[in-house]
Amino acid sequence: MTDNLTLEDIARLAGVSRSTVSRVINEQESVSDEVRQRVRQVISETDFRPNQAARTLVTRRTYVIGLVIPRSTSTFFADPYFPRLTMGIAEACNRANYSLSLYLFHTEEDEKRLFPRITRKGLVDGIIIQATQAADVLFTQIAKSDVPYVVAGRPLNAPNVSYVDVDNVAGAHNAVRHLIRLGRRKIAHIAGPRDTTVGLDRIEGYCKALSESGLAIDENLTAECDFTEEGGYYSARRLLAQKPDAIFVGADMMAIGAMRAVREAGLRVPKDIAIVSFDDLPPATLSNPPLTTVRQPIRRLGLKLVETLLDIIENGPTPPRRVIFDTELVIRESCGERR
Amino acid sequence: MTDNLTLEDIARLAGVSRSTVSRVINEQESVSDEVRQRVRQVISETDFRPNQAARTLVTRRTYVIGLVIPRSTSTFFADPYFPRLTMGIAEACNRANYSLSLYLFHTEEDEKRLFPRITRKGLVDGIIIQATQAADVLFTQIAKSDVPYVVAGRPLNAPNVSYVDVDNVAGAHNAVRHLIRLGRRKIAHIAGPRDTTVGLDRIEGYCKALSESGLAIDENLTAECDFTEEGGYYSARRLLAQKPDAIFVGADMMAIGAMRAVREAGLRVPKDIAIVSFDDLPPATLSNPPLTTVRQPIRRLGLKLVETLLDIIENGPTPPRRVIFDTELVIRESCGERR
DNA sequence: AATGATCTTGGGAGCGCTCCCATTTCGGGG
DNA sequence: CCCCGAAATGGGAGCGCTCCCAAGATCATT
Repeated sequence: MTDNLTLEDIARLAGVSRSTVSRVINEQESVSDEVRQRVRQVISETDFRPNQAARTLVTRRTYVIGLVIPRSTSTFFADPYFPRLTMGIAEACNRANYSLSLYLFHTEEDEKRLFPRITRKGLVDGIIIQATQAADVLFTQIAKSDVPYVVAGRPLNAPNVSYVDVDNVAGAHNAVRHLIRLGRRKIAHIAGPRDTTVGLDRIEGYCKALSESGLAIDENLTAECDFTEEGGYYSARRLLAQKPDAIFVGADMMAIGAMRAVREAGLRVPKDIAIVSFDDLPPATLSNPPLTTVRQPIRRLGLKLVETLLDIIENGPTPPRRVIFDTELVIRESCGERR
Repeated sequence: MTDNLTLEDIARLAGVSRSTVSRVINEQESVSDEVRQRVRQVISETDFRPNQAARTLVTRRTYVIGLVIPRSTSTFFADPYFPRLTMGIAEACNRANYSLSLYLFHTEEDEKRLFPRITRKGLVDGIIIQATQAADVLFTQIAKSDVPYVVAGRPLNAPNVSYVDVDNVAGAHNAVRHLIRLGRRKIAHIAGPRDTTVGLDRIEGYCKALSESGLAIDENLTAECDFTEEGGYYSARRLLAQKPDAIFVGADMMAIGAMRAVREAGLRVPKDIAIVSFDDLPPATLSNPPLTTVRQPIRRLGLKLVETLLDIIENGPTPPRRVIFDTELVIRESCGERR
């Protein structure tokens, strides 16, 4: 068990040549049944495992894909979004017999030091990279290293790039329209950072719904913050001064924070203030009241990212692939009834 | 940029030999400053990256460690525990210049098919594996493949194995003692599965605290379930029939569920029923009321796991390393005041 | 000026695999 | 019974690197 067997050893034991053993392992046709069986026997008896590095050296394939999560990780993993996405990606990798390497960057220094390692040949066959403002620097590096890659979420300043995203504009639009339909007229928005497309797109959907219904867009009704519970809390406190009758919040975690602020102000959800948010992660069901929220198909996002990346690995990066998933408004209690 | 440079190419461009370039890259001493600089220049001009597979083939080191999360992943990533642990592990990997490969198994079939791949030579230098009942089968496999490994959490039936865990017995003991100190006398327990050491150890701590204080141990006051919010909810509903005045819950997520059940029964936390739980994950702060809970040093757990694994890789698996971290009771509102 | 000792450099060998081409084996038709 | 094409098998070359040993350069010492 502690030995270091090679193809040659197996060949000797089975009384055949190295090439034949290789053929058996790689399930190629032209091997007689009798020989194939004998070799298989020896392989299982010796518990032989071919050396992956040697294979990679000649085939130029590692069967590993990298998942890169740029800086601001701290925010990331506090949010259940990323674990979910990771699960979807891992599931697809398992299915395709790929390994998944996780690169969580904590600091800019991490990125500077580690990123070149990733794009080194022989480490990964391709990369899935999360779109963030911090990622923008990495895009140029990654592009020039010609490692195949695909972006999770729409990148901000990167044309000709393949990505998989959800339709944030339509999702937000739909959510706000729902609030309007229910009779709310002074709808505030707690937005994600404006230097992310997620933040921008949801603002766009929000504005679109307002103007379609002839409602004024008031700059003071939009607050911008990061995707944390804390951020939502403080943003809501600020917005409450404007006396809105509803808030469209750009993420579930922020909505949890916002509801805390509303409660502390002595107001009630949904009676005084209706709330609709985005994501539909577990906290949305558990909160009190449960959140009406725009569901993202996170698992499918993960699966599609892997599928797209493998396609790019196989067939090259042109033309850029773009996949946009639809969202679905899940109605619970935080938005209230029609007035 | 699209070329496939080798050491030999760099050597030619710099007017030196392959060996010298190798020395420069591996930061070995005996290279004159002038030559070193010239080679570095060429490397950065050409953006050369050495081929990792070729290196691995000769050095027998991949600089990759694998994180294996056995089946029941679905539970895992719904719980913020694993993302946190993963972050700690990733941080330590970054620091040590290792890559982290994530193996999330969803089904038993995954394990059967994928696990042999992982223990294949040339894929990882070592493995961190989460202790679960499902992991037990894997231990034997992993052990006989002689890939270095370390277990996260105390494994159930595995002597001579290295692991890193927190002191679950002491943590639970301390939590329950706190409830007793506050004047509670009929303390129920919602336990994790009895086929995990986490479940068992916390039960042990619970019983220990009761008997120390001369309180009877009533089987009907302990409910067992998985680590989910739902599980906590239904367990609490069952336990409420016994009219306890406190519940020690084996995990924050279950405590959230338990509080929901208590609320629905028209009782109040902590007035009617005091609650103390285990983990101190973000939901513990966000819940209403905030949870008194036993804090686990999850990040440190992750760092130590990597440190231990690297030690084993370097110096061999004997003697087995065992690290047990202390926990800390974080007092918030769910346990109430002294009666 | 010659001699070691030390520092620097070059090239061969080999890691374990896949791929290609050459060779052997086999079976059926003339 | 021989010949030829197809199927099965073997072995060389080479992937890009590290490691080792030998050779060349450099310098102080006698």
